[in-house]
Amino acid sequence: MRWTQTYIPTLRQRQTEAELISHQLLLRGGYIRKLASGIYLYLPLMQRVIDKFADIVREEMNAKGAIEIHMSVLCPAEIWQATGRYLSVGKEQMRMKDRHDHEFVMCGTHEETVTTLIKGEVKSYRQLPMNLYQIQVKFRDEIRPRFGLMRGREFIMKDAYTFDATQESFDESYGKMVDAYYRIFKRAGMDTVKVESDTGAMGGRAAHEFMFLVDTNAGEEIVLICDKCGYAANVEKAEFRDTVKIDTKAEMKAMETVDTPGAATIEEVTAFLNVKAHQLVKTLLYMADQKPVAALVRGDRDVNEIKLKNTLGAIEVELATPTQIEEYTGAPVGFAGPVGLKNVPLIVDPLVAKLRNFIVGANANEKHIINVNLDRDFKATKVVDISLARGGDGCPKCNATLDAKNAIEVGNTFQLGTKYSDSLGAKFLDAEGKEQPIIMGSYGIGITRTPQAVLEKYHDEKGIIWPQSIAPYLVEIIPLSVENQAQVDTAERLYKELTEAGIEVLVDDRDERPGVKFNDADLIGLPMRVTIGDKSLKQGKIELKARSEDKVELVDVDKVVAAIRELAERLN
RNA sequence: CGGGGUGUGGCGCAGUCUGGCAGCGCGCUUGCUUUGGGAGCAAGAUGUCGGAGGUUCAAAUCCUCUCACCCCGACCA
Repeated sequence: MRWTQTYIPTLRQRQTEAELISHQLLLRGGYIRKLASGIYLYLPLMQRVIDKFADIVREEMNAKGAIEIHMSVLCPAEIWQATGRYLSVGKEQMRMKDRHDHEFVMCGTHEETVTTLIKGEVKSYRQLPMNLYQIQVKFRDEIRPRFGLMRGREFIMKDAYTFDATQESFDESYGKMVDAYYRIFKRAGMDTVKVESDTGAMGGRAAHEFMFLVDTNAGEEIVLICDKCGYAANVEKAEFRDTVKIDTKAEMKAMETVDTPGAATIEEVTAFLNVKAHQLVKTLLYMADQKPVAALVRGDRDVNEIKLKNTLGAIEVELATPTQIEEYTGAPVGFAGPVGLKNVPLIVDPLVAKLRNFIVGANANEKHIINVNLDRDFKATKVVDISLARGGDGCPKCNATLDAKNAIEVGNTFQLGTKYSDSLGAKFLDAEGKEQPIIMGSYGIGITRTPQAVLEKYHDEKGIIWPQSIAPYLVEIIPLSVENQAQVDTAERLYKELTEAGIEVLVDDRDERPGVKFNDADLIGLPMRVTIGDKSLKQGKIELKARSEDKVELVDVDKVVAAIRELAERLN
């Protein structure tokens, strides 16, 4: 391709809207443009990157026996009502009516559609297992789109769905996808970690996320990892072993209400009463689907709202407002406590249950109660883990310590069980002639997000440094002056030769000064650069340079194809 | 939805407080010179100052309403 015949609008200046380096580079390099919040246009270079990555995904999916299809973006609302997700997914789903006033949803995922597709047609265990996938546009009306393609509202996703007759067969199907995922991300130049995750609105038995660990703030997720045994989980899901020394056998002392003037927060109360944070118990009032519930965690820990939501089986859980807190506790924020709290279920963390003689709010302004004990002074509605894990906590599986790391989620896999086949009636007859619901799995990869995530690692101060596998072109040819016929002829000749040899080339044939071309070349980040200038051309040579290296190799004009192949081999 | 911020030529911004010819840098066009890491000189083009309404002799500037975008939080199949 010739630069003057394609569209690569590079920008010199930093774009204020972009915070992440990867987002900045895509904008400046002329890869993407924003049309509206969270909605991006893919320019020619980006389109090629997407195609490259999508092809890797296709190859690996096909290698595992998955079959590519293409489903519709719109879906009749009834199907989503049938699975209950019409309600549980909520505002994130774009909804609309057609001219007949029929309601439709824009799919953010296709479990409903694909299940409807196969139900009634896949009727025998002999037709299973099956794996259908597509690479298609998704739309999710994210509450806050940000970071360019990392969290867009419209994006491209590869979504695959497996159908199995037995749990053993499902485990095998799931394993194949996990294996494919590791291979896909590896080929795109990233090492990923598979972590346990919450199933969220997807429902089902278990789920994993494929995380690309980053040092920057680009990580929207935090994962907890044990280097010793390999335990890895999303922070929402992570279990942990508490390492604070607690005297669980201490004798229960008499409960006593004390004045704590001006001390409402954990810091203030610990300072005022001269105690450690883990001797306090936080009582946080939540509204779970509009009903109040109190969550009790130890003073040094935070509530994991996902765990809380799951234990309650609620669709939405949010902290109560100060007004609601006063209404239910009779005290301002900071003085809620379990003792004497009426008409509010108490969800108690096991770490609280272990404590003796702890301190809680007294449900009265500027008062706390000390020497409180569970069961003697109040009853728990439920004792269940609702604490948020953090770096430094003990690993739940071994005696080592968990590390907290920033990560970008690039893929996920869900063990759906029979949630969708049950609700939509996707059943088959097993070998005994018995009707069974199909066991399903769902597997996503962010096709537009992943290449941007790759850039968080593959760049330097001058621009992008693509891994060869997903670079828009392998080589950029720069004739330094388009006024110089010998240079232009050589560029044309190499363009032809390389193209014929199956090497993808971009020729910067613009009438620009060398500095502009070099800087743009560094910015758009093709893996190799061929410079054609008078100095070396007089000796019948061109200059070959890898974007990732400083050194320049002089290559005979007749031997460029071989030299590029060799360099490609070495860089891989 | 709550909190904070920004909308001025293609891009980046000043001007707004204190109303008075709409500016700067980059880019763009033309010409000449230049040409191995974002050239120089000269001449030029480009704006409903996000939108609507109001105040005023006069509004980018003041007032009211509204829209969009960005950041923090809630959300994230």
